[in-house]
Amino acid sequence: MGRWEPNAGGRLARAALVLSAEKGYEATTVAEIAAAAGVTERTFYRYFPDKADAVFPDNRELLVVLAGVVEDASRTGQSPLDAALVAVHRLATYASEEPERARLSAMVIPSVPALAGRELVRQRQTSEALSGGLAAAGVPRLEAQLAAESALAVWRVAVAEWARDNWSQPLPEVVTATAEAARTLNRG
Amino acid sequence: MGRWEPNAGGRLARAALVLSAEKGYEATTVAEIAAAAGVTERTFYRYFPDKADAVFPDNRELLVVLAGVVEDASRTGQSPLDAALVAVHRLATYASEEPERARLSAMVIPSVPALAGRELVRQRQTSEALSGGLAAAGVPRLEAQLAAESALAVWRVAVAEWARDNWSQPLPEVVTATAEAARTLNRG
DNA sequence: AATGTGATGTCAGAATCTGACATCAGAGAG
DNA sequence: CTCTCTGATGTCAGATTCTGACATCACATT
Repeated sequence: MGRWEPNAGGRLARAALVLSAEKGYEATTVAEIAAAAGVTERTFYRYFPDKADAVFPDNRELLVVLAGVVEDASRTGQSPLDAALVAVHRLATYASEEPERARLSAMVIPSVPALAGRELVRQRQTSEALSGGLAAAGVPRLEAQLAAESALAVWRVAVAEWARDNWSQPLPEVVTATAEAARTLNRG
Repeated sequence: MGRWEPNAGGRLARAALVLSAEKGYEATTVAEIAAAAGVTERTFYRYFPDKADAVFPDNRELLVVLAGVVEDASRTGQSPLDAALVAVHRLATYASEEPERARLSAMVIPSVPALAGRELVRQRQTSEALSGGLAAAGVPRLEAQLAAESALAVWRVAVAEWARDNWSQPLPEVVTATAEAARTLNRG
């Protein structure tokens, strides 16, 4: 055993999300989060570059996975847009694996501008991962970017629909339905 | 004449952008911006809720205009997506009216996470304005949201292309070309 | 047993942002 | 013309975020 309780980063992330849900993100200070996790404020900043990052799970691995998914889908002959939508569906499945966390995040993030901005930056990284995967499968750059952005557009609308429904339906199903609606829109 | 130079807000906004372009946004302190504008730091915060807002022009009026544009376009019988693209083209025209400011913003914003987040929040507001305009013209909500998000996807890709080209071509033309590419993508 | 390493603590400080109160030129009331 | 009020700005204090520099000490290595 170490000199301190292990998994300080995990305790900090959990404390950040729980406290933010309880009393609001902005009303929660880093000092409180650190105290709840049993460390000092300085240690918090050794695990997270800033306060917002504590409520966002690190998803760099996920981006790599998604890039691979979209690349494979594209190689099987699906259109760039369909391939990107496969990856978005995978993203929904991933989010569904921790439904409680997803729901908490969905409730906390939109009401806080700083977090909303961070979330959108993350979406942009996702977009880049998707277009990168398509490009790796040989799709021309412009086409790849458009497909990725269009798929993310479906994602945003789907998440909004999901919230409108008080998060009652499974997110992957909402994504599938929204993607179908988008297809109809583009054909009509 | 008042007791102080008039247009303190304008001087602050200009100073914020110029200083950020010169030495970087994060390296520019609010105290410096205020000093350059000839006011105190406290006065800065009377004009802008935070530092990031000083480099973003207030565009609430523009959003209203765009909603009107898309509503009119929709009423003339254009498809929701085409109507939304008309509004995006208008947005490009608007940005072109102050090309130097647009270029400065394009150079400063993407490299600063805090500003990038703010920019994306603004895009979401634009998306809501567009889908609102479509809804006002009788387009069903889901369809309106998808059209708005798809049009904004075109906008994002177009701005990226514009930057890739070192901002040499007029933005409205880049938007038109990108929209055409998107149409081809959806048909193919 | 000596030494090194790494996670954490401690301390100081810059920068952002907010609340409370003071100041004073000019506008309007009388 | 004088009085008063208003509104923009200044002044001051303080909470909070975030960073750099150095100290500590259980555990691992040798």
